Amino acid sequence: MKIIFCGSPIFAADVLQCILNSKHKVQAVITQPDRPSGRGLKVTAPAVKVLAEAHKIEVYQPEKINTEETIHFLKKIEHEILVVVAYGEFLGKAILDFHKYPPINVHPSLLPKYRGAAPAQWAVINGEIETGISVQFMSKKMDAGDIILQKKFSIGPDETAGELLERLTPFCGETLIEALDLIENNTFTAKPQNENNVSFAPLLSKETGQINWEKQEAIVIHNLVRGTSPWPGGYTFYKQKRVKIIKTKLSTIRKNLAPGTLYVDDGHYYISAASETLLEIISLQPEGKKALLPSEFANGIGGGASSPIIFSSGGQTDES
RNA sequence: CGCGGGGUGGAGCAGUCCGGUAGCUCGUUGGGCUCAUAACCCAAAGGUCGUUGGUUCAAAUCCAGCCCCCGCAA
Repeated sequence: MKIIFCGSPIFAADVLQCILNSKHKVQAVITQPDRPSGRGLKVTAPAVKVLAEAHKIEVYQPEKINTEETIHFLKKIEHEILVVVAYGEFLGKAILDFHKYPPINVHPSLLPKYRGAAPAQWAVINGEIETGISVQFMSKKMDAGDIILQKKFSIGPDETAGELLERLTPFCGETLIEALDLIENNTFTAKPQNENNVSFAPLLSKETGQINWEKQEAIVIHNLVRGTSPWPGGYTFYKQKRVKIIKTKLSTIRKNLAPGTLYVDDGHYYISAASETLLEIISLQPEGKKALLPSEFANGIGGGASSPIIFSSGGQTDES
């Protein structure tokens, strides 16, 4: 089929790559404008743009997508279907309506669960043990379209959101292509979503990763840390400095310590959380530093033998 | 010119403000102690202080340029 592809980040680019490897033809790509990002705020092109240009595919980057101009562009390009993957903006009815087939979208969750921008992340944060991939027709409501295909995947107990998404990506591409084949052959069925089971996965903000040692038990923090990895990442504070908690491990040990206290036992490092639970720390990263092993972190603090190392949840940062 | 932290034996850091002996915790190696140990004691090895130039009798430290790493922000 002749496709126009909408998407922006790496995830979308990887899916696009799968389509490029298939028999379907990508006629054009719509992606976000180049934006200043990264250290130094250099203007950077979205991953999808880079890939499309490498394949000499026409790229369109509207500042806002829901405009007459976009519709103009779409009508100008010969195509049968619009494929949308992590574009980064809501597509209005006007954009969705006039194609030969209704636009489709691949979403890394078991819809109707985890509708929205960060499904993999929230599935992990909530400690789900399984998630999935859904290919849906797009409707005017976000991620509420009829489902063409759906596949289930388990989530590992220590898997991070980043790892999960990376693992799912090739299957997203594969499933999407299956759906395209079905549509092309007119052999698809589209099942409406059960509106009673709807849940949402809103975009993460940096505050999502803030750890509260007093209120959250070790398992909650463990899920938070891996669910927010690699971005925004779980974080806490030590002496007013932000410290990212990169990797953790669940522990069955319990110990009555002030929340946030670093505790060493048999070469393993733990931080005490709510309800006397302990969270094993595998890797952490102080502001401005590289990721460290907890032993290295403790080393630099100053021998540490005397006073306990305590992380604080609050970190009232009133600078400037 | 978005804001900021950093580069010092293998690891993590102090020392830099106020120039003058290379320091701490850990690791490594050897030895000791012990029934034994990742514990303890003793000893040793290991450093062009990111790099180039400048100031100086003297630079890890002051000045200027460059390279590299990272946090925030998006």
